[in-house]
Amino acid sequence: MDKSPLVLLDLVSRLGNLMRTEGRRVGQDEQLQSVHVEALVYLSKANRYSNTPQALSEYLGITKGTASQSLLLLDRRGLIERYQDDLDRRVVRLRLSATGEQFLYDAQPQLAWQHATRNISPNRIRNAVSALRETLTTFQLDNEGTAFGECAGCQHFERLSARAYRCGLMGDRLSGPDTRKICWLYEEKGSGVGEDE
Amino acid sequence: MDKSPLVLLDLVSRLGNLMRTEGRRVGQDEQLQSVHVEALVYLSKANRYSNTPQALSEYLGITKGTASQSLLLLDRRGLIERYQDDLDRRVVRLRLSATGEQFLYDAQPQLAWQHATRNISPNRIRNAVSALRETLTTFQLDNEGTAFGECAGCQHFERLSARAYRCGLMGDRLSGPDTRKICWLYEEKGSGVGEDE
DNA sequence: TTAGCGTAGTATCGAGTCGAAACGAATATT
DNA sequence: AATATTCGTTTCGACTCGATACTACGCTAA
Repeated sequence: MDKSPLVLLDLVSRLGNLMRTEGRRVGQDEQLQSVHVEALVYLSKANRYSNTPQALSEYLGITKGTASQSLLLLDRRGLIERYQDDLDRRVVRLRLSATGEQFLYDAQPQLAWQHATRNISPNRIRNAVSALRETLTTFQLDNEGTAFGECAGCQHFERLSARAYRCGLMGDRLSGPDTRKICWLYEEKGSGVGEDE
Repeated sequence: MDKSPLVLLDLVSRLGNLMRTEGRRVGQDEQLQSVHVEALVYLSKANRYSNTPQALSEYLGITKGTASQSLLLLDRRGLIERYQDDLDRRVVRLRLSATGEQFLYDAQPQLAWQHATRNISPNRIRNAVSALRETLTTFQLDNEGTAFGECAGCQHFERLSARAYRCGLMGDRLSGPDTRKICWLYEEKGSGVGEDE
């Protein structure tokens, strides 16, 4: 009976709470709540398939109704823009506005965290990342949650040539930067878990 | 420029959100929100110096006003008991009621997490714990937050004999189990960071 | 074509969170 | 004794959140 997993849970939970507090602090100039800041951060990292209310709500673990409310607020404040999808007119697409980009640039929501990890060697961080990533994947498999991930580990990812990529699921070409964004169609390659270089 | 710290942030943040969602799920039979569940878990682990609204609010990263509200609700539901401190009559002490204990026993808020970590070797978990603990400590030092910890690493901790312990700050004797609870008077031994046995 | 079903997003409701600020009571400090 | 500080509560308004109902669109198949 090893208690370490519970200690890890406690740490993740506490750090999560602190990050949320930090998010509140960061957003208070603009009268934003932490969820709003998290939403903006997500949108800054989501690829073209994943910039929808649906994907956002699954990423943040809130219901689509709540997500809709938050997006309404962010729209009113001019931090995001909403536009309809051409192919499926039910789908709403989201993007950061210039103001939204500027906000993230000024507020630097991740600064405090980067500071807090300054004394930890890159190697230890990579190990922790690997363990937590595996935990996340397992948790999501257990709960039928959406996976989210970058092209690098995705089974739909195809390399056409040195600099040309393609998503086998959607059939689109992808640029280099595209492949490093977050995608909610992500599916882990093979069934093995957590190989980090 | 290593991006690992940001990836780690993202993982912690997502896992934190998932744990909050899990907390909501666990509490919905009793009509509890995730914060309430977290509060109960905290109280089940807090030592005699740390079972106050103040300590709870700092632990959860919420204001004392909010904590007061949540505690009111938990009291109404009969999950906790509140009583006055003998020495300082401003201080309110908190304890789980029998119902509260039973709730935690039945609901097992940590079960999903334990499941999610089942494939990760104890060693990798301990490494992750060590890295995250250090991050937490640094973060708290940066933000003048309260540290929280167990006697084992605390500079006030004194061992009187094989089985008798003492808190040098408060001057009290401590039982064995006492020394393994969470204390908000915790102060890291020395100034070095993150020695894990 | 039309009917039926599923999906994306929105609207509304009520309970509750959350920070901010004001407040009261007990304790510390001077 | 007067003043300051600390612990906790109360109140306020904006917002979250899940649940539910609803609209609009797309898919499928008779």
